[in-house]
Amino acid sequence: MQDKEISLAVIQRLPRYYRYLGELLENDVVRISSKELSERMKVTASQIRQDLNNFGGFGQQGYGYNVEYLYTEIGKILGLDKCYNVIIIGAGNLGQALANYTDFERRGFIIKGIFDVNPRLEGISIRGTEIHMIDELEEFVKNNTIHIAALTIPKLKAPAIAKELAKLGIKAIWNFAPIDLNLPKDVMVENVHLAESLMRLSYNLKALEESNTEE
Amino acid sequence: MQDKEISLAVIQRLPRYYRYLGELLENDVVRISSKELSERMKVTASQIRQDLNNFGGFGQQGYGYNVEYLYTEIGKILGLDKCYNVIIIGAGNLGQALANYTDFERRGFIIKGIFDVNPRLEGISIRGTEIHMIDELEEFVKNNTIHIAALTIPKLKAPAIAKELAKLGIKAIWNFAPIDLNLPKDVMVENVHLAESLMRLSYNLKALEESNTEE
DNA sequence: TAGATTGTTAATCGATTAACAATC
DNA sequence: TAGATTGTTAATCGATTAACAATC
Repeated sequence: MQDKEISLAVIQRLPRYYRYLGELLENDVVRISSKELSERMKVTASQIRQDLNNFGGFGQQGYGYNVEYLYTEIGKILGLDKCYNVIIIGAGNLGQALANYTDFERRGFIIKGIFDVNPRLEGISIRGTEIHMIDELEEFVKNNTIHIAALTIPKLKAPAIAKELAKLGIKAIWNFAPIDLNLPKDVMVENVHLAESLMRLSYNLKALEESNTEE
Repeated sequence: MQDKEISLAVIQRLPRYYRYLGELLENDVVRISSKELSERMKVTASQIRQDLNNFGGFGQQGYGYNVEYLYTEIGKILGLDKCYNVIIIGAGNLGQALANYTDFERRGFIIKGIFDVNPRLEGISIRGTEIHMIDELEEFVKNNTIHIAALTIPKLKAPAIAKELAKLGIKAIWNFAPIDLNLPKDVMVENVHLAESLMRLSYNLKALEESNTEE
């Protein structure tokens, strides 16, 4: 679709635009200018226009952007016009939390199966999705079209499972294990490192406290 | 401690350094050069040295860095040498998952209370931490020193609760609700937007598929 | 037409990388 | 001492912001 490589920074911001446009849409806002959106989002209007123009001209001079149209277009850019089949590896608390999160389904991410090593969980269903034993993983993936695997397993198990998933042809891994997965570069990995996020918060809290005592 | 403002990009990377150093420490590696660490982490050695030198000279020419020392120092920078008391607002799946995650405790984040609106959950304990009703929040925070509040509640409820927490003097919010909290700038907010993370993954997956069909 | 606001080019700013003198 | 590797300065690169002509 677009020519030049889109920078990581732009891609990082796209879902946030999508979220704001979704909220505007909910509030029946029909049009919005980059200036007004920039004020709401606390970014510059320039950045919004630059970002969007990576993908095409979605606005109109003198008018701004049609909220619904822009929302739909960004949705397409993010691939949200398609459905993706998801499996969750690891039916611990986090895996179950993901399985219970109905919002993902609304956006087209369909949970097809949940896998764990714990025999106690075998056969239990979460919102209609069955928990399978991990040794059924290979057959399951071969018999179903799976686009995305969410990894909510201990860090020591994650690299081996990820490697197996890659071998089975899964091209997208949503990794919650606190480790970097080294996979072929045609396998996309999106990390959610909660511990690192919490550390950033504690860094900022500490920096705040120090700046208070200094003055 | 340090003079000039540390850039956001550096702070983002610090926990990852900490994680790698922790792993090296577990593997009894005593010293490491920026070059070797850069190869493991897939960043440039220059960046590692620049990043670290924001906080001080932790290395030694001709030798490199002492792993244990550097690990400890980065821990201090991140505020991990102190303990923080945490409350979790929202005892849904995600809140319970956080409450069950023992790793946070190990790093000094102590969960002191969990709050919810659901009367069915009243009095139930998760790993020894009691679930309270949300109307007890104010008194609880006044009677306990709470440093961090994790918000795992629906997006519509998040802004009001966050505002209340700020008013009660809590200076750090770990926000899992898919909304931006507008709080006084002396309140630190760290967002974990899972839906946005998943969208980035689907963007990358889509981009990958398109690049495959093009060639 | 006049006003508004985009799309886009140019200028600025900041972050990353390269280079190397200092020094262990 | 010679070799290695840091800490730090300088060069490069990329991302952000500003400006404005195009145009609705």
